[in-house]
Amino acid sequence: MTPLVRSFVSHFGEMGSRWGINRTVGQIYALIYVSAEPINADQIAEELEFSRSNVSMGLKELQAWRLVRLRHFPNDRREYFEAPGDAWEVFRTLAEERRRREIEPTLSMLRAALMDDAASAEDRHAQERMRDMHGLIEQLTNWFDDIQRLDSATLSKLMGMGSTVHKLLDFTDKIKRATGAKPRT
Amino acid sequence: MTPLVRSFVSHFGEMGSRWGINRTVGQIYALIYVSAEPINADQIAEELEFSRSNVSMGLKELQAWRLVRLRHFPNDRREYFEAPGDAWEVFRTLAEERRRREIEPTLSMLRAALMDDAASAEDRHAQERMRDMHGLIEQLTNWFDDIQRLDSATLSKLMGMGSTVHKLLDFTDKIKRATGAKPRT
DNA sequence: CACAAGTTTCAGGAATTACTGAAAATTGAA
DNA sequence: TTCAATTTTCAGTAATTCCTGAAACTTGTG
Repeated sequence: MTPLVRSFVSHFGEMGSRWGINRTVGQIYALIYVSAEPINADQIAEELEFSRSNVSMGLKELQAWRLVRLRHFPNDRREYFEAPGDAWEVFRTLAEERRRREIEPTLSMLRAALMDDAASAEDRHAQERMRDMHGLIEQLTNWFDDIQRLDSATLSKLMGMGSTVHKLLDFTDKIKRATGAKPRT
Repeated sequence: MTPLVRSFVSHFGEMGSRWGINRTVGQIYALIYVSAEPINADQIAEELEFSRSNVSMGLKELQAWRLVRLRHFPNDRREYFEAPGDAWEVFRTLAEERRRREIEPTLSMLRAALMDDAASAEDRHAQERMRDMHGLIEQLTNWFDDIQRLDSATLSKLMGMGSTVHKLLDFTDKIKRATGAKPRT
């Protein structure tokens, strides 16, 4: 491994814990990500000096995250791995998985808690707070869904507009008002 | 603690590890979040049956995350804690902190790696991949900055529009083309 | 200043999570 | 079906992270 690749790989190892994956998994992903060609588990184990079984587990986790893809070559039974190249696709995948793992369970819990009837004033206050939290999370995730449905090109445009988006909003308000349409609330 | 509050608190404990904080810290936050009044460290320790020192460490971490706020009452030397009530503010804070801790370090590493000159073809390919990653992260974080600068009301409108935002983009394109302005690329 | 209330630090033990090697399972080819 | 190549599982150990109690520190008050 060249020093350049080595530093990239070890950074992912160190950050892994902050990102909710472990050191090994982070390094494996980094190595696959920068490799020009798909690589197999033995190559990974050798490069990173991990046990073969550790690599196997790490790859399983990366597949569960849908961050790596399996490839086969003719006359070679070994499994090779590559990381999808489209950065947007990776981002989308990551966002979806994090949502599924980190947000949905909380939404369910909140929904259940809001169904209970609160006997005490304490409980009523707690439910009020939970309602706030639930509302925000739902608003955010719905928006995110909408955004995700946009194709990469549109998304790029939208992002390119940045904060000037509020000018656009004002503008459409004016048009609607001028044409007698019901204004946004 | 009522069953309602208990279930909320323990959910935050369980999710804590997925969110990059530990069980204790998650539970402490949850308890402060739903409390009608600010509470002090001893009350937290008693409710959650944690050692006083554990609570102290947890509170320190929550303060580092800017998720809790310190309050004092007259004739009482103890420190009381409350969680900001505006859900949007909480979201903003969380996003800023995560960015600082989880994204900025990676951006720095990538920038440094892209400055190195790549000797081998392998390194050149790796740099290409890193450039992709860097570009995406920067685009996302810049956009996020822009969005965060919007006030809550505008943000709400934007989110309310959801995916119809692309219609708006098409529409402005048409106007610009009709008026002879240079179209967006 | 002396003291008491309150908070933080920290070394060591407890609990959790990660990693390994050996053995089992799977897979494709003969 | 048998065999060899490859991958996965799993029990035990290593490493890390978490939590506690005791001691040290800080702060406001008489």
